[in-house]
Amino acid sequence: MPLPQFFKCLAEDTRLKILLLLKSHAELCVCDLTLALASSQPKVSRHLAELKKHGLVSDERRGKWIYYRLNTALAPWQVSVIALALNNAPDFIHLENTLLNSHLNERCC
Amino acid sequence: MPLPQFFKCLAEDTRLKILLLLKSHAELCVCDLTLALASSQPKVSRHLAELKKHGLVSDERRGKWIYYRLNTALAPWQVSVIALALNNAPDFIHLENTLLNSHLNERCC
DNA sequence: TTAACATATATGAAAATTCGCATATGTTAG
DNA sequence: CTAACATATGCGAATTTTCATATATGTTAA
Repeated sequence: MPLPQFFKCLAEDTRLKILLLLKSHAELCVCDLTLALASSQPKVSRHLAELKKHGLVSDERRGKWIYYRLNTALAPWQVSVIALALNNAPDFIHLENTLLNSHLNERCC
Repeated sequence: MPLPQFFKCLAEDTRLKILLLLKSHAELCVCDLTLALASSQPKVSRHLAELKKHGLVSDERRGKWIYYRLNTALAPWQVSVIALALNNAPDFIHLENTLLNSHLNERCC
């Protein structure tokens, strides 16, 4: 992947939030993300497709749900970039984390 | 600066190359960059203005020339991101480095 | 002051991105 | 098979980004 393309993936609000949430949650399905981001399903789905297209995330269907993860084939330095962002801008996904956690506790979808 | 804005600055070929060159060269004037990037002067100037607007670089006029540097006020983690990109994608600015070095040796402008 | 040079900015066009809405696809339960 | 649900995709409009060209600003040398 060309270097600018990697940063382009991080350069949009929804995509960056998805990556940071996946960095701290191992795996999430589309409905988890839709709720956490308070966005429409097509919007989240579209950004996930973009991230997958460039190899930043991988997906796995289990039943009706499709679970997304950070791609384990990501270069370590790229994972570091995501981790740096996550650790140094906690406010950026604070609200999303709150929504996500209260949703995960109720385990509905 | 909003988190996605930082990555937006890195998400374009010319801007990313400018940042990586500044990471390894302390300071460079616009004509250095114009030559290294083999781009038009307005194009380089415009991207520098964008980087300056968001606090990624600082400028200092000395005579006819304006020298740009990485902003020393940048958060350390942001500098780390730039360093990670530089160290893990050497090919990305290989040609530009070659052009820049041969130009710097001749000290003309 | 004027000429030459380095850099910045205005402007409008082209290209790329993003989004909402509608609809298609794939899966499971009954 | 059908209904309900989770997710993906097609499409056009709106917004944003990028660039080339022309021109303006600021500096120095003569």
